[in-house]
Amino acid sequence: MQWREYSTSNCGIARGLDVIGRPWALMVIRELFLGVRRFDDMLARLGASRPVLAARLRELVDDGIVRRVPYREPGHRQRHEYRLTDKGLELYPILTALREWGDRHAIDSEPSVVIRHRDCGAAVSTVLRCADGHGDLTVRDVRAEPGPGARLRTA
Amino acid sequence: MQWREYSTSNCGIARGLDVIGRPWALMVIRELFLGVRRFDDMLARLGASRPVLAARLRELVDDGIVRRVPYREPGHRQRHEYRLTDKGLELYPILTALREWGDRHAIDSEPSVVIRHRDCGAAVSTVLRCADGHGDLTVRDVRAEPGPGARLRTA
DNA sequence: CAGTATCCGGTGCGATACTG
DNA sequence: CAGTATCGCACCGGATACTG
Repeated sequence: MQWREYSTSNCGIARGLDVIGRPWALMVIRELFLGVRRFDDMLARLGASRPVLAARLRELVDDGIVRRVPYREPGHRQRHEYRLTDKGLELYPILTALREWGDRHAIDSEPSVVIRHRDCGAAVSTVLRCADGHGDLTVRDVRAEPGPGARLRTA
Repeated sequence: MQWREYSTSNCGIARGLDVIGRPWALMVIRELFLGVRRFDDMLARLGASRPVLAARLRELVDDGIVRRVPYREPGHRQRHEYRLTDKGLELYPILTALREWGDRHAIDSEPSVVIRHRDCGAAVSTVLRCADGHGDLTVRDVRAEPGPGARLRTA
């Protein structure tokens, strides 16, 4: 397959990175998956600056990844916490695959977080599977081809 | 689970992003997975500037994701092409999960690339699976807990 | 506690030109 | 074809201070 004359403009990877590829974005999303929902809690764990965290959260809300949810603790005035939308929850495989790779190749010690099946406690991982159920695939078992939305390069 | 007092320094996601989180890095890796291996071919498809592409490739080589492979075409002098190392090939689930999400949520048209099982031609996707084989899981079926390398926050 | 406003410094990036 | 060298700008991000 030669890709030279195909456009890369409507690539899901590129467009996905427009949304979650900014600095701190995936870190914020990781926090939300871990259940950290308050601004100052994220701030302390992330180490990002206030304006940057605020900007990322606002962008993620604009992109439909995160929603602001009002809440009120007794004796305090109303505040907001942040939660993932369904669209945001679907980012989980990306996070998991990235964590898996990073734990294996990019950290020196043991993993700091493990993901387990809620029911049985066994470790959870991401696998490649074909729609016909042919077990676990590796990159060598697959091929890429132009999809229905493929466009030719104009320039 | 409360994560407030746990450190985020040895997180696989954070450390993984140190390597593949830079602008253009995943785009370069996408090209390599598609089989685009020559500098100027990537340059034309990516739209990045020469210095940036050169810098990313050098960093990816330094990080063990990419290797430079010498080749010679008849009548030309020796040149180099770029290929993924095994460590780089293991990034495939991340790319696939990101493509899946981006194709579903971040592009307007149909997907520009589809991934198929080489043997049967069926579509390939990433799924979450527990080590005990309990089928496909969603984020609601899993829980995160501190791993063996978890550290308490010092500050 | 949860942000916003402002300023300022570094640097990453593209444009361009040059070299093997 | 495959880079490297140089330059200048834009922008991003941290620090700080202020507000609801």
